[in-house]
Amino acid sequence: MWLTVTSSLRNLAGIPYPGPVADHVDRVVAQWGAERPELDVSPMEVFGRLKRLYRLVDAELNRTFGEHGLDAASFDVLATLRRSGPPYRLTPTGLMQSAMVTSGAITQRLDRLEARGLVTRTASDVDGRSREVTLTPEGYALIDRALPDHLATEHRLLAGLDDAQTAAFVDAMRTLLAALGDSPK
Amino acid sequence: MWLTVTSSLRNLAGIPYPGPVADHVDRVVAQWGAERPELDVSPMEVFGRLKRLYRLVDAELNRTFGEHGLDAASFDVLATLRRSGPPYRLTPTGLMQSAMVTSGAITQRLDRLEARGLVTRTASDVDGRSREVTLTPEGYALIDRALPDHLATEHRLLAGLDDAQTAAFVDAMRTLLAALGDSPK
DNA sequence: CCAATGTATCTCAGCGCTAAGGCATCCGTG
DNA sequence: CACGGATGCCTTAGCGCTGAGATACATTGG
Repeated sequence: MWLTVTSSLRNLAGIPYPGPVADHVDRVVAQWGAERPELDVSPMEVFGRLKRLYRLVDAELNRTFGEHGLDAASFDVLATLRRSGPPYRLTPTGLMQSAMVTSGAITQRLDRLEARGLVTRTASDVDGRSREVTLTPEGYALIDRALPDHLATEHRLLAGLDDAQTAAFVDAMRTLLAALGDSPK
Repeated sequence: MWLTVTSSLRNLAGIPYPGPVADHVDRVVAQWGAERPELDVSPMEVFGRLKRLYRLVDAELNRTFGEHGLDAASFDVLATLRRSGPPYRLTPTGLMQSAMVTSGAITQRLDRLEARGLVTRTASDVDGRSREVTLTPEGYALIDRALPDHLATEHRLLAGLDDAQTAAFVDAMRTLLAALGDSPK
């Protein structure tokens, strides 16, 4: 691990990555070094890879979702309801906060899931403005079937990282999320 | 650093994160632990945070782009042309590969940029199918103005990470990108 | 109790992207 | 050289999301 860390540190200091694998971001950073040598573009090492990694992972995860007739948005709603525990019921606002999308997006996601019979929407007893979104038995069965496959895909994607790398990865993201104000609830 | 790594390792082993800051993903993992205790949901520690971090960072970066009348898609095209060096000219296919979007998306991005006078599209001399997309002086001036602000935003976002954390973060992403087949060109 | 403000959800126009396909051009092979 | 497949770019329908706003209901303070 120390060898790897040392390599990346050299890279951050502006010394080209010496490893056998130069990736897209290495190329981008090298180009900027030639064109705007006075600028410190080292943050691109992080954010360039974050973007590419997110997009590639997203495509890969959607492949698994597709095998169950779902996409990431639908899976997200069903999984959020499922993991909330009995009675597998949340409000649109709760789903909105968890998914980090607008209320309009949740309305449309629920329209689609309701049309497929995977969730129901009922009026709230205690708040006339609010609705209760409940997982149907069909929705429950579907998410419980899809989840193990999804986890298998995630495990497979992480196979190339050892425990220390994974832990350091999580640690860095946890720190950045805290700085960006991400918090539970 | 070792303390932090140790904490995350304990977390990966299924022991709740003991730190003072529990984030959204900690909560998700705890819920799954209660509902599906037989499943190893530890990869969610990585991919849940990757998604949330990407979305928050993307929103933050777009704020800076917006100050220059741009969004991430437009900035990406202009920056790709700018860092390619004189004569700041690439084909739509080159831009497509760099941006990881479809050809239709590039066509539309170029329509918008061309309408604003930030790039030009001309026929290729050597290949009748191909086009040459060139940065105009206005496009050049705009990206050179926006880039320092963009880098300042990225530096600010990384302020909470020390060098070792940053290097480990980059190392993990580089490994995963290689496993996913991301390569230059 | 009322008025003012806040909250929960839905509506809808507009945006950028994808997927599929069209067209022109290039290139390798027989 | 002719032909068939590959390539480069564009077109278009459709999709999911955002942002702005509408509606209905809840809460707060006087």
